[in-house]
Amino acid sequence: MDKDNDLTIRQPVAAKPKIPPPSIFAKPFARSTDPGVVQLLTEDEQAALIAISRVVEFRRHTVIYPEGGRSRFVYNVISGVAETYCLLPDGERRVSSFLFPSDLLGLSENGEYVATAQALTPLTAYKMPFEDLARLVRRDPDLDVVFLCKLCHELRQAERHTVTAIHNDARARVAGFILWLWRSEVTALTDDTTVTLPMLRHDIADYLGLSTEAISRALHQLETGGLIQRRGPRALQLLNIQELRRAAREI
Amino acid sequence: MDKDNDLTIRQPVAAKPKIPPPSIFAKPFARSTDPGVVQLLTEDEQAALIAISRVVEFRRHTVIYPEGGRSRFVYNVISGVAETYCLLPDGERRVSSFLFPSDLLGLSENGEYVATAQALTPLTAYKMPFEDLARLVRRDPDLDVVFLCKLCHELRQAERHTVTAIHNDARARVAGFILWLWRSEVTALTDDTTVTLPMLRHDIADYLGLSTEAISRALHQLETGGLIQRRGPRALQLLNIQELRRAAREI
DNA sequence: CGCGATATTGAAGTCTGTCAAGCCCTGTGG
DNA sequence: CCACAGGGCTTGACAGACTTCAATATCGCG
Repeated sequence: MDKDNDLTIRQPVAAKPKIPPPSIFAKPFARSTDPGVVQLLTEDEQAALIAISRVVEFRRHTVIYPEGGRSRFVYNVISGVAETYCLLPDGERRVSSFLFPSDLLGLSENGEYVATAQALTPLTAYKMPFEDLARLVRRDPDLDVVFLCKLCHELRQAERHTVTAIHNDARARVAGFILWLWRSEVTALTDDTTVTLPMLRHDIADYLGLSTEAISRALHQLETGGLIQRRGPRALQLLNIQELRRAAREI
Repeated sequence: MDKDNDLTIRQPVAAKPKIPPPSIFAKPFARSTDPGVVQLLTEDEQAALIAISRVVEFRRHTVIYPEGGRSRFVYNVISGVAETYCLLPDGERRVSSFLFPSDLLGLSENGEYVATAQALTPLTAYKMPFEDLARLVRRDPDLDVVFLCKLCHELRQAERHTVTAIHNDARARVAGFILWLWRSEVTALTDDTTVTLPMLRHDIADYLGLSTEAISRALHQLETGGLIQRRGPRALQLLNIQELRRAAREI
C-alpha cells in the first residue's frame, strides 16, 4: 500500500516518524499473480483496525503479556522484534517463536495466553481488544479471510520450522535461521546483506533446540567457510547467500 | 460406507454404520466452560458443509493429493488416519503431520498443496470444493470463526510439537508421541489403554526427527521401565500413563 | 574505565545415527 | 489352512555430533 516498509526495523532518528498502518502479510492459499507474500489488508480494513486499536510501546525486555494471563488483546507489531516462550514445570524456558513487524501476537486458548511475549528491542504495536476484533471480523467476511490466510501462513511456517529444525545438524539449522532472519528483516535497505540478531545466543539455541555453544561453533564454521562474517555478537554480514541456502538444505 | 473403521478407530461392527457429520474440534481461544476440545460446528453448519461435500473413500497407501498439485479441495476426515509429507530436493521424505478423524486436510499456498497427503489406513472424508467452502465461509461469519479457531488450535499444536520434539531425547519424544496418538484415537472405547500405530516406524521416526532404530530402542526402554507393553509392532498397551506423561516431560 | 553478563573456545562424556545382522509379522499363493 | 517369501522391526557395535562442564575473551552498560 504505502511505504510502511522503511520502518520495519531500523529507522534513522526522524523528528516524528509517522506510524505505518496495521499490516498483515502472507502468501495467499489461492492462486495469485504474485507468488510471494502480499499485504492482505485493504485501506478500509486498515482504517477499521486503527479505529479499534491503540498504539502501544514497549521497552527492551518488557513483558508484553504473560503466559496464562487473561487474553484480552491481540497485537499487530509495527516495529521491533519480540519473542514468545513457555515456562516448563522444571523451570526451563522454551522459546516458541520470534515476531517481526506485521506479525500478529496474542495466541490464546480458553481465554488465556499460551505463552509469554516479550520485547527483544524497543517495540511498537497496535493493541486491539479481542472482543472488538471479533466483532469486526464477524461483520467483515473479507477481513475474516485475511486472518484465515495469515493463520494458514503461520501454520505452514511452523511446520517448516519443525521439519527443518528437527532433521538438520547445527550448521544447517543456524544457516536456515540466519536466512529466515534476513528475510524477516528485509526492508528498503541500503546494505541488503546485513543481519542483526536482536536475541541472545541462549534464545537462538533454545529456538533451534541446541546449546549456546553449538550456536557459536556453527557460526564459527559458517565464518570459516566464508559464508558469513561476524560483526560483533549481534550482527552478521552475509557473504555467500547461495552457499548459505545450500548449507540450510533449502536447495 | 464400509467398515474401514474397525481398523483404525474400532467401532462395533454395525450393519450399516451411518456416516457421522462433518466435524471440527478445537479448544476455543475464548474462555469457555469446557476447557477441553469441543465441537465447533452447529447442526446447521454441518448441513451446509454436507451440501457442498462429497463423501470419498481411499484405500490404504493411496495418495489423497500430491504436493504441488492444484488445490481445489479441502478434506474433513471422517474415519481413518492420513499423513502428509514433503519430498526434499535430495529425494528424502519429510513427514510433516498425521491426520485423524475430524481433522482438516488440504493446506495450500498459491493454489498448490504444500505437501502430499496419503492414507495410512482405509480412510473416508468429506471432500469440499475450495471455492464453495470459501463462498460459504464468506457468507456465514460464525463458520468463519470456526475455521479461525481450528487454525489457531493447529498452530498451537504445531508449536508444541516443535518445542517438545526439538528439546527432548528419544525416549521423551516417543512417550509424547504415544500419548498424543492415544488422545487422538480417543473414542467411546472399551479398552482405554490401547494405542494402535497405523504408521510405519519410518514415519514415526521421520516425524520425530529420529531413526527407526531409535524408535525401537525408545519403545524398548519404555517397555523395560514398565510404562508400556508392545502387542505386536502396531499396538501398544499403556501400563502407566502417569509415568508416561512424566517421561514425555508433560509434568 | 571497570565490572557483570554474554560469547567463544576447549576437553570429556553421552546420546543418536549408521551399518550390519537376525527376527518377526504380514500377506500371498497353493 | 498352511508354507513361504518379502518387508518391516529389533538388536548390537562403532563412529560422529552435540551437550555438558570449565575457562577465557569480549561486549555493553554504568
